[in-house]
Amino acid sequence: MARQGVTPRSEDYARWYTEVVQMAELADYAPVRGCMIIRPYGYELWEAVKAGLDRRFKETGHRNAYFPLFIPMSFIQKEAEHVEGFAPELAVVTHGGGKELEEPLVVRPTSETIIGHAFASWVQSHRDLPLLINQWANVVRWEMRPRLFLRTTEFLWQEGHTAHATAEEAMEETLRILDIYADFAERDAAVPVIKGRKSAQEKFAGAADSYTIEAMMGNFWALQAGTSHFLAQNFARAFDITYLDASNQLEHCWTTSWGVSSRMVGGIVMAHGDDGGLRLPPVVAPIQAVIVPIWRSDDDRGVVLEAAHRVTETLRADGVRVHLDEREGLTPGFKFNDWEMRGVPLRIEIGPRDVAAESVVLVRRDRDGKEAKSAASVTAIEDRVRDLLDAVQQSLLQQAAEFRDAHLHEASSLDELRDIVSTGWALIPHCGTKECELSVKEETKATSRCFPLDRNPEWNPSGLSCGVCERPALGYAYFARAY
RNA sequence: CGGGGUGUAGCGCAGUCCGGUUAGCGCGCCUGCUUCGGGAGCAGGAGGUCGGAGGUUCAAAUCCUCUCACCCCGACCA
Repeated sequence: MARQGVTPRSEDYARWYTEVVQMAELADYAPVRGCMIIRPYGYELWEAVKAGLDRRFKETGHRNAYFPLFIPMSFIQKEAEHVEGFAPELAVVTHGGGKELEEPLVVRPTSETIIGHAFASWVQSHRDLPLLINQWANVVRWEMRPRLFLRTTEFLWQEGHTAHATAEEAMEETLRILDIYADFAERDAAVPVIKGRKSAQEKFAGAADSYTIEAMMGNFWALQAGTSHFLAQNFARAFDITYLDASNQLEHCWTTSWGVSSRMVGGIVMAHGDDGGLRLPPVVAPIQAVIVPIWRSDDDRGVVLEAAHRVTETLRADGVRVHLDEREGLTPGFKFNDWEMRGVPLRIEIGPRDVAAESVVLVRRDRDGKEAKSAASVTAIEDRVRDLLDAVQQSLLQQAAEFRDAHLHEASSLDELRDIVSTGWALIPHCGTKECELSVKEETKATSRCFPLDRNPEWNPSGLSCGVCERPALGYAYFARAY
């Protein structure tokens, strides 16, 4: 028999990823290179990411707004480092309404510039600060090597943009958002992350400092899952975002920007998936529990379906995202495999024996074999399901954290680093210079992911030198292969 | 943009070297019957401008030229 299902993850990780994304109906390739069609199941996963983040933003005083897709070319050029960083990946509109435009329009790669322009007119007084804005939008960055969700030419994201009176407040905001990202990743997506500061080489074009949450994927590669930037006064100067302080002095604002993209969906897939396909954390899973009815005879069929509908309604009323698989002509075995491939956290089997016993069989996706199965009475089924969903959520986080921790190692030389990054991340004292980092990449394919905050209580500690080039170290940095 | 590869039914492929009936196979799809607690069986059926354009030839999926798209590996990035 021909192999069914996806290529096992252990056999070919890259192939497994593209197959599982398509077979689980998260996304399809689009007719335009680098672009993707996000299908309902994938979009529902993105909507869960959105909901988790949006709630947290609003709880901390941010408000949503929407800024234009098109940005005047001259705006992009106002901040020197920004334009240098983004120029190679801009999509530019030169014609509109059948005529060549006076000034080309850039399809936004990010919105610091156009939002800076708006902020300049909105902020006059220290009483207007802080200004806390977020937008949910699509952006375009011309990509040479796309991968579904992880790197596409057009992608979905949120971008927060804030303006503050002082550097201290802006830095607090930058780190507050980093905490929000980490909290979302761990509690909702069950993806453990390392919070850290980006090197000069890896930071956002135009930022004074960039911070990141880095997650480990199943092939040990790192995924930058969210970034928060301290922009200092770089964009405030470029766009004249100024305010009068309490002593009537005209000052430039201090701004921040921060984003999480649809890449997070790819991160969830890669952090949790196994040989059989997806494994989704219940908090973000579009379908938390699927009910598979089983029958032999037509008599059984009616009775079983009736019971299945009752359980469906009970769970739905309790707020569980439950789906009853009533498809005809497919065996239960096929359905089991199908829903496992799609990552549904909990399966509920209901057959004639269960109906007779007023019970159901519950199977959790995060375990294998007999360990995964349990029986439960239909009375108070909702409590049992809730408990199990909580357990799966915790277990996926724990499995991911244990996997990651087992693959973090310390290095003190380039040779050790090279050895480690084939199966993990290497923590090494690092000078943080572009020159040194590029040489590491040249020799090992690994890049600096971040200077983890919890391993660097102080910067430029005395007596610590770079493990690669011997220059004074900025601190300890993780190096890894990265998406 | 450099290197490698692939375009034949919804998906996966054979056929291409060496041109020759009506272009096959598996899965999926449709209909019917039997099935159903871990990827069902039998029977019947639908579905193709062989990526596109030129050319060679009595004859092209097959040979030649050009072109387009996608995938994998490298240099940039959420």
